[in-house]
Amino acid sequence: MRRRAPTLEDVAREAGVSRATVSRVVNGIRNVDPEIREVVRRAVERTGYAPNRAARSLVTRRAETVALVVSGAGDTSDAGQNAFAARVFTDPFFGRVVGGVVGFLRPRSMHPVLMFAESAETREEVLTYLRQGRADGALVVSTHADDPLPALLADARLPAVLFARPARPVPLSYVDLAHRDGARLAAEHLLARGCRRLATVSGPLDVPASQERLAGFRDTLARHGHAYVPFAEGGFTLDSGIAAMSDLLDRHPDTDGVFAANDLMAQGACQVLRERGRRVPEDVAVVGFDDSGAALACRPRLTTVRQPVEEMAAEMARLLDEHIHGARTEATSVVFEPVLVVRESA
Amino acid sequence: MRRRAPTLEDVAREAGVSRATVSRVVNGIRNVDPEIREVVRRAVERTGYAPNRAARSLVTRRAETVALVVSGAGDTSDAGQNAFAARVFTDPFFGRVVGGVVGFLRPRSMHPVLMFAESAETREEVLTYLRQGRADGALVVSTHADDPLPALLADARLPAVLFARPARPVPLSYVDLAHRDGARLAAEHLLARGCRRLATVSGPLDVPASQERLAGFRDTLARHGHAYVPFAEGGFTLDSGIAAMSDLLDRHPDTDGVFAANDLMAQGACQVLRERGRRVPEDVAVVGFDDSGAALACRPRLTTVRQPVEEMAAEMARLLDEHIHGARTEATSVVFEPVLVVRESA
DNA sequence: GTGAAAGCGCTAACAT
DNA sequence: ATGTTAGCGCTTTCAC
Repeated sequence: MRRRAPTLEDVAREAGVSRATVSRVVNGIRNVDPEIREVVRRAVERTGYAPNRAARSLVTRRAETVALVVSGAGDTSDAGQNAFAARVFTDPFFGRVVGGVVGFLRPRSMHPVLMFAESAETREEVLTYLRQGRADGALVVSTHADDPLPALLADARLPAVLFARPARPVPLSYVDLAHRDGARLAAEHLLARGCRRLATVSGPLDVPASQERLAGFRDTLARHGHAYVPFAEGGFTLDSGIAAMSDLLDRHPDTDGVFAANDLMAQGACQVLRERGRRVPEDVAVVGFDDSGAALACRPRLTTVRQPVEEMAAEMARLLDEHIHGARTEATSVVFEPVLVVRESA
Repeated sequence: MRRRAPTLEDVAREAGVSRATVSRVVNGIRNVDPEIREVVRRAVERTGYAPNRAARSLVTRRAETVALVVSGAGDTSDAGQNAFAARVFTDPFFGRVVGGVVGFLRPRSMHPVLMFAESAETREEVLTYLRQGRADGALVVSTHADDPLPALLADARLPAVLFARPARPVPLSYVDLAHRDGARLAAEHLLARGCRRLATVSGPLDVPASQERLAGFRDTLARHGHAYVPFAEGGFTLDSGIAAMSDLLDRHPDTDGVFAANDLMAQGACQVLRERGRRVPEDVAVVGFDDSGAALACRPRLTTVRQPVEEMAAEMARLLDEHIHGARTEATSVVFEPVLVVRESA
């Protein structure tokens, strides 16, 4: 059996001072005689003292924890929930989000609690979790446009920051990417390498990011005289990329350049093109979006629009931190600039 | 400004009963008059009461939270840490672990705290976190054989369960796979389809799982008269699979069947084979291991040894739960059986 | 600069 | 069956 963990009281006795003094030392508050501080330090060392967080949280009203919520729409069954979790974490995009968030949190010795919210029930769980004070705020990554969670969070006045602008306006801070600029980069690159019959595989069109990427691609081409740009809607998954590219190729067999709204779909597109006897990039050039792991796993390696996901995620965490500590009260947005990464596919 | 959250006291006043009674209702303890229970329920509803978890934890001495630790060896810099996090979450394997863990935890309204431990400092953080009672136990997934964390956890008598048997014996429970059986399945399948010049890309050989897979493959082939099996050591990454397969092909250009110790490396192997003019599976058959997302992303789709990672992860969580609640005191191990999934690559 | 003491909101033992 | 009460371990006035 593990014996009772040492408390402030124990350390105080050991050091021959009061609880209050030990507390001051532990929390690095000035007004403490350097000599006494040392004595206390040693006592802490000897006893192996670690402050009980529940007790501290009870008085400070702070958990020093944030929730990292991956949120969808709809009202999925439990089995669906597990599938959701698995699928989400299979997408290299989320790995980068986690990396960025952890990068910011760790130096502050905070750690994210992972939550999935795909049903009314699980959304309620997230709200309750925050209301119970188990986490001080939420970082939300939505996978669907009609995700109700952001609005719920805002209504409950719970601190939260979103990854990407929500489809419907909500008074919450968010970080985002200049998607139009990214799409423009892709278009210009394809034009510059001589492609003339361009097409695009878009993301789900109810998501603002997908709309922006599509609009940006079309606008740029329009400015170069391409009035009509064939496109097929995908769902940001490998399979949907395969389906969309097949469709596109059926309708426009002479396509010589493709812009896919993410790398996973670009990878799917490359597979279809090869199966249909096209060489990439010689016959058809392909540009992806994100610069995720898929861009490197793909053969040929993808030329893609890099989204600085880690930085964006870190910024999201920073904003939440400000909201939690009252350093920021108004909702704000931080928009990052994309960069074109040229590899072999275009 | 958000106003003070309602407390038990508030609900009690509202319902005209004592705090204790409200507490009983909230915690679903029997001895409560059904009538009163209803009154209290309504009061809870009206006030929007949510029990303060810090206060509860303080008295129950339980956080109802577990740490999900991804743990490596060595003593990496901060930058290295971030890269570590990103790489880990890019591996489809970990997505499945998270899915399985969350699947078990969620119905019990527990949520995992994500932690990375790749340096002495971060390992200490994990220990402190648990000692502070912020989490009741740890689920640890090691990426290296010489990971010191399991031993530290065991020494501190902190509840923990491992994914996979540790390289050096440690008195902690773990879940694992019958790796030898899996490798046997792969070998038999390759032999059955007529391959005669077999080779294998192993995982890092300091990891027990890699050793077992290699040994199982060799043993089975030996039993069929293949005294010598060329192999190259990989690191479970796509790149390492590419390097290993290139090496193998240089040394044994006539290879007609390959067993890779995970899907990512099998995917890399397929890429190399195609680039070197071999058709898969006609010229060279390839069998992977894991049945992760990579198996489906690969062209041709991989025939692979399925590891029931989600179930294993759920079992890991279940074991930890038992340890935490004292339902189990001795370390135990649960070993799962692999299954061959036949697709196009072999 | 240091200590005494009052809670933070909850559970659980005990009393009724 | 319900209420009273004593803490859980910590931070934080407020005296000294």
